[in-house]
Amino acid sequence: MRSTIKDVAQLANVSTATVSNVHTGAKNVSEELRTRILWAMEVLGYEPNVVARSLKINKTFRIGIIVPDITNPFFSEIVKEIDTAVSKKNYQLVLFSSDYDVKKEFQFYASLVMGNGVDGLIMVAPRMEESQFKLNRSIPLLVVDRPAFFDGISDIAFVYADNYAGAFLMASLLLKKKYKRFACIAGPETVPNANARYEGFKAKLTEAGYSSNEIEVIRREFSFIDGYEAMMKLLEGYDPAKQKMAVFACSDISAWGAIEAVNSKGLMIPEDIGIAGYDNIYFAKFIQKGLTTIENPTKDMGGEAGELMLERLSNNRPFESSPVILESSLKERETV
Amino acid sequence: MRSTIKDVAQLANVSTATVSNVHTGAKNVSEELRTRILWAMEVLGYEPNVVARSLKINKTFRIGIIVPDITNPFFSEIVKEIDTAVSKKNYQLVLFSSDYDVKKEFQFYASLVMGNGVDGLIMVAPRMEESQFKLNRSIPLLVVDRPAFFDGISDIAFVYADNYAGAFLMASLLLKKKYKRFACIAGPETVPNANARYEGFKAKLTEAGYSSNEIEVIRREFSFIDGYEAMMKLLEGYDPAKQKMAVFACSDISAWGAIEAVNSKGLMIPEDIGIAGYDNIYFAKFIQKGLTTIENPTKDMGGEAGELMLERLSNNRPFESSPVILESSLKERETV
DNA sequence: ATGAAAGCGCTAACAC
DNA sequence: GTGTTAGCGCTTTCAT
Repeated sequence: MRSTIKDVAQLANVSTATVSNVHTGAKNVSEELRTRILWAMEVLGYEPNVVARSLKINKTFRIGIIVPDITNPFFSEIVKEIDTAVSKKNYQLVLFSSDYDVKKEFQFYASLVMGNGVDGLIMVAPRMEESQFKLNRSIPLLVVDRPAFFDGISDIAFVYADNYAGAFLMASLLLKKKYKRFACIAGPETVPNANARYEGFKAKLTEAGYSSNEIEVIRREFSFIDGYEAMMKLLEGYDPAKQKMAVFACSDISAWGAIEAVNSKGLMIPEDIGIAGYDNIYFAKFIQKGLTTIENPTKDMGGEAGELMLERLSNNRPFESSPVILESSLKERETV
Repeated sequence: MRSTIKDVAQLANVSTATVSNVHTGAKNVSEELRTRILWAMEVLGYEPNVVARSLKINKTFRIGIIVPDITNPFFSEIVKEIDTAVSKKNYQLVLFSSDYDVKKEFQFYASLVMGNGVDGLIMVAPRMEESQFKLNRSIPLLVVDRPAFFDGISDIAFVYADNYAGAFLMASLLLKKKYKRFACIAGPETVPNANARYEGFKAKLTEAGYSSNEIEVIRREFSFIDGYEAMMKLLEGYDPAKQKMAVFACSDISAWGAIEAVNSKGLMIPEDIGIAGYDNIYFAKFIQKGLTTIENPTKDMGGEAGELMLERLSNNRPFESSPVILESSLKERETV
């Protein structure tokens, strides 16, 4: 059986309060008792029970984090940054992978938000409807990589990048490169940022005189295989000699899939077709000699998110800040 | 303030024991009381406090997991599999990324293993010395992707693949393909499986008549950039016309880096040089039209690990099983 | 079937 | 500076 604070107190001939004081440092303890207590702890191999402590002080030093898919480099990079930030203050991360499933996502969210298993919750690129965020909550909620929404929801914060602007930038580049035909492999309509990217892309093109229905759009999941399949469809009857096409895949992972599809057809990039991505994941610079993409500031998002949550948890005052909106920028490489 | 079991009991005019019984289902409760209690819960928005519950029943339904780097696809794939397995029984994963740092790894391990924050601990590809595992432990430990060691350590289990055999397989293929010159970009010497791969590779080559010092070896971290740099070094003064080389990079991620190095020099794969990897990460089939590699059974390892831990936690009897050793197989593709 | 009450291991008033 | 003790919110034995 593991030894408790009582055992230590008994062996050291002191009260449990004094034992508690030596490892919380809440009060001063005389040198004599301190050494005796330390000795007793050593002898008994005592480690404080964190569960009991949590119950008493009503704090777990744990933060929940929900991501759509931990194997997606974009998300794992964010998780890593957040982890780095919060572990400096000894917070732990409880990880949930929702598998892009809104139902699961909501389940995790609901169970975390009501119980007291964690001190705070971070949701990365959540897909739930806005109304679902209205659950009565006892812990702060931080939403990363999704535009802010305001509905009288309290103790909520947002960190995200301007995806509309990012996609706008990409369209500008494509125009500059003299492309005349455009396609967009967009993300699911349930993902706000997927829409922002598509809209930003369309906006620039419209500004340049193209009409909406001139832009082919295929909506798929943000995944390698979906990018591949979407591109295969786009390539049906495609003849680069007639009219060269630029396709904007709205995530690097689907751009990568798209590139493989093009390669499998024996077409050259960018000679026969241009491909652009979005996110600038770590691997992007190695895909097809360098994928042209938009820098989605992963590190900044993760870092900001971690710091924000830490701050919220230490001063213990509900979030009130305005959303943190980060800049996106163009990473021009070889695929366009 | 959040409502407690007491509030519910009061409102429903019953004892706390009865309230407890309705959501644990430990005892039967009459239909009348049950409905009244359910109603009271509803009214108060009651959610049981999981921390208090944990303290009482001495169980957290949480499993700690320590990986070297969550952004490495190999590890994130394992984490995902484990998560899938354990979440079926409502266990949560507390994630730690050690950053390939043995000190950090040991810290996490020590703090988890002594306290009661988690019911069990899974370590993926740990780098600690065997002696460090001898800490007095109150929870079961499961080591994944590292060969078993036996030192009278109790309540420990192992799930891993035979890396020696895998690397042996790769050497056989390279021999069959008529390569005459061999190099190995091996992992750190502190990683048992890195050594197993190098040894297995060497063993087959030795068997075929090559001597140890004919095999160039560079030891680096398992990362993209390390693979890149190692290959750059290997390429100094390299002339494919004289003698074509096969290089076995001991992880897909470093093989990928190596490939980029080769590409940057304008050499052709596999015409000018052969490159092989190890792990068969998801992306492997898309690297350079398909990276020839060894299937490291990620899914099986993750699944087995999850199930094993679940079983251990439910029957509550210390691990005693012999190590689970999985098969590796060759994935022959285009780079060799 | 239901309730009273002890107690999981700890912290923090409060008293000395 | 040190000890006593109530109590965090829950489960569970033991009466009834």
